Amino acid sequence: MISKYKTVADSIENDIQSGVYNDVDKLPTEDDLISTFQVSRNTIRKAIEILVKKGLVFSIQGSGLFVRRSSCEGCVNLENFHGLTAIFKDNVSSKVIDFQQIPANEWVASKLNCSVGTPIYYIERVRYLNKKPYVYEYSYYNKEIIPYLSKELIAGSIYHYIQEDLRLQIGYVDRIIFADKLTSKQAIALDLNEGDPALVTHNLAMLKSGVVFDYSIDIHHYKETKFLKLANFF
Amino acid sequence: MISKYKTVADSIENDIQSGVYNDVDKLPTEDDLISTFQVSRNTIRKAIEILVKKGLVFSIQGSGLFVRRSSCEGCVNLENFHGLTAIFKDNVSSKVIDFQQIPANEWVASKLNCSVGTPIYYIERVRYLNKKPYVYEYSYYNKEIIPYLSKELIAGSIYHYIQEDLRLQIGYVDRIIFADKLTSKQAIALDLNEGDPALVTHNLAMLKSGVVFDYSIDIHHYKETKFLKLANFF
DNA sequence: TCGCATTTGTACGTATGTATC
DNA sequence: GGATACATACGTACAAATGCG
Repeated sequence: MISKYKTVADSIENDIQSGVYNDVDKLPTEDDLISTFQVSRNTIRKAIEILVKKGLVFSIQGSGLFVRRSSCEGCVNLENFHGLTAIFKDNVSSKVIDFQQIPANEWVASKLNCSVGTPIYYIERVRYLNKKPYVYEYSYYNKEIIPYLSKELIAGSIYHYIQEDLRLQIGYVDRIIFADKLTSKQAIALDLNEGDPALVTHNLAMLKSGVVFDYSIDIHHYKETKFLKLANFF
Repeated sequence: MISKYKTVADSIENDIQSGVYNDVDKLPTEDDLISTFQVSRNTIRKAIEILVKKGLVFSIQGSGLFVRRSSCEGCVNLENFHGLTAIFKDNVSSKVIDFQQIPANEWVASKLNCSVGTPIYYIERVRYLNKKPYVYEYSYYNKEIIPYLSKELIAGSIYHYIQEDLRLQIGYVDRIIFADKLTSKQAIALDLNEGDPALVTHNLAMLKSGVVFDYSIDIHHYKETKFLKLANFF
């Protein structure tokens, strides 16, 4: 089931990315888009809303809809962050440091909102972007939600596997972002020095039903990682 | 001009914050809210949408609307970040390190999207939360947009002044987030050591018309600052 | 300065689809 | 399977901001 407004949003986004509006920065009016796509005004407005949320466009009442140019080279846009491979594709590779099945202890259980003893996949891996170390990652997956993971699967994109193969719908991700010092093990893996800065995120991922399936800690290479957050006031 | 959906959103948010739904976590259905607030379904849905964007609630088709509990103590929610004082109120204080009016050089002009030589307010200040150093801040304001700033004003909340006194509508903020090492001057001001980590943001603030009025660099105390990013997939 | 056309924003109504319970 | 509840999609009318003559 694919909705009209998503189709329209994708189509407009595609036009923006391929440079259709590069000269003018101004998109067609809502009425124009209505006749182009042959849908109602609400549907057009809902599509535009998605693009606004993604930080691709902004609108001015009485004036029009404009391209929002703010991309920062190599930045990760927090608004549509669906995992590393979704953005960087084939440039991402991974090295698995540790992979085992463990029972949830108190701490993991509190994070994953499950009972102590629940079977958990624990994964520790280093991920590379263009062969350069990018992030050191510790993940805990609830096996009751994600019943099977293998060393081959986790060498690639776990999120892709969850969405495309398991057909589960990811709904929400809570992400806490801060800076910290690298431990010696992390420093070696990232080709930095112990005590150097790290951009750290703690991530809690939920399905659309609100069920928590993943808790992970990402230790980012501070020279390689920049996040982009495009905020709209209202 | 205050819209109905914002009024409804504020009212529901208020109820959530004051713990009305603490027992159940489940909010009234759309139909209930329609009869409570005596507005149309679209208006209710638009209000809910705001709360979803703020990360306060999430909805499950066929089931209902639920409170999203994910607040992290002392975290700054990137979704509704309108400046430090807006969140922490009277617990914020500032020390002005430098304040002067300068003509824009090439670099500033490129950031503020103005011509070289445009009068600029340059401000350097340390901001404290509960008397503890929180962030070292460098700001550049376009004087053509913000015509007057004084040492007294910048000791408080500049954003509050812009919105309440100048009656300008802030529209968008682009924020680049990364980690870096502290310089010795920053370290002294933040009561840390040179080379310690810092959570850094580069911020570009625009009015609703898209006009850039502020570029600032925030060097956050890495032990005190945590950002919270609540993402919704769609 | 004023007025009008254009364009987006708000608000209402209705019908139908789809997921949950 | 039926009732409930949210999601999508169509329509209309008027308000508010912008831009041009």
